[in-house]
Amino acid sequence: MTFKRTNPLALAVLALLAERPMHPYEMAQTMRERHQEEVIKLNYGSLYTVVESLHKHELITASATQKAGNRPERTVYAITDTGTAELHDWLRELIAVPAREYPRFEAGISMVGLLPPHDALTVVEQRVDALDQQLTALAVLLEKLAGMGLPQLAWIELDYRLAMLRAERGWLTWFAAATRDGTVGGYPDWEDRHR
Amino acid sequence: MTFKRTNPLALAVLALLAERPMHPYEMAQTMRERHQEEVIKLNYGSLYTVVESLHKHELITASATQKAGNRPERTVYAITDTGTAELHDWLRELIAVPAREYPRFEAGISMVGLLPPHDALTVVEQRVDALDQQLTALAVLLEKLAGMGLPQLAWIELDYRLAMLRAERGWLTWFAAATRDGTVGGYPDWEDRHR
DNA sequence: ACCCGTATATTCGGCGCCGGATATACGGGA
DNA sequence: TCCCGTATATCCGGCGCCGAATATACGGGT
Repeated sequence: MTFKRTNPLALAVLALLAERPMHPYEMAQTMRERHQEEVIKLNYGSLYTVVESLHKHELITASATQKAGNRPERTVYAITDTGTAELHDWLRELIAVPAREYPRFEAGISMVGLLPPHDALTVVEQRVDALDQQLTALAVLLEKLAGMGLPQLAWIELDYRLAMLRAERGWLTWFAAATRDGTVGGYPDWEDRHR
Repeated sequence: MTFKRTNPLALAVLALLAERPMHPYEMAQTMRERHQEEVIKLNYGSLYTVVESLHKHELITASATQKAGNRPERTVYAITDTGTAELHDWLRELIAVPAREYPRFEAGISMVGLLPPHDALTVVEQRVDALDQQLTALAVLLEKLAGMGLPQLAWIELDYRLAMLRAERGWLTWFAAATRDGTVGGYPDWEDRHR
């Protein structure tokens, strides 16, 4: 069986091992230090399964080094040539080809007609507030990173997220307004269904 | 154990059973007819496990009706009062509270520095092309739906997706331009690393 | 010297998800 | 009437993911 590009955590592992050999726990630490865990979901269980999978497909190699007992604790892994190739090819694909992601909010908003208009308005406004908090937090963080002299390329994904958050906020405020003054298409029916 | 709001497919099931009792296969058919499967990931395996989970938590009830053999094929389910409550509460939460989703593109773009600038530009432009296709397809669909006289509220999630696609396209063209003429922060280093 | 909370490093059991396999009914053509 | 492709309806085995459990080392306070 050929390696399946499911869990992006595997991509992070390949990227880390492209720098230098590491053991899984060290990978996790490094990801935390660099705030990568906010972009790629990380937990220990998945990390070890993903590493084992990469090893099975010979994208990485294991060199056991024991420390205190005689059992090999701290298994250190290194990337192989096919692993490097996989890293770059996967990365290209991830950027070039948009993937269907099924965002949960899309599912939610598609059923908003099930809520009474007044309740719908309330929850949409709550979401706007939450997004505003995220936006200010993100703006502060960007300010700080730029002040530290870090290049923009090092936090480019935050720049992207900022743009997307702003867009979502914009759409939400439009929808809230259209709900408030009943200009959203189908409003009369919507109100009638909830009396 | 209390019911866990993981798979949004369970929400779709509750919403369908809020209309009328159904058996799982019929739910799938209905979702397909209404193009709900483009918003909520649907496959038969998950559907039956999700239905069983809802049943176990008494959010829906089963009424077995046999057809030909003596085994109960076509098990018809109906929503309970707690099920209806769960539907509405879950829906509110889904809209009000933004959830961390870990979009794959964010992971990809965060590592774009691993690719040579020229290659990065290429794949970003490929993504723009792909998004353009999605955008025109979506515009055509919206035109058609509006022409059929369907209320906007019935396809509000497409309206949302349109806004988000446009925002992503905008950010990508900015990034492509900034890469092309080397104005993205950290470009000199980026180019140096790939000689 | 001893204790114990924290950091280090990995393992494990369970469970949800998925694609494919299974089984039966229906309907149109030779 | 018989055949077989399609539609109907569900089940099942495997696997990836996750959170909790496990085990050992380290270090500071008394």
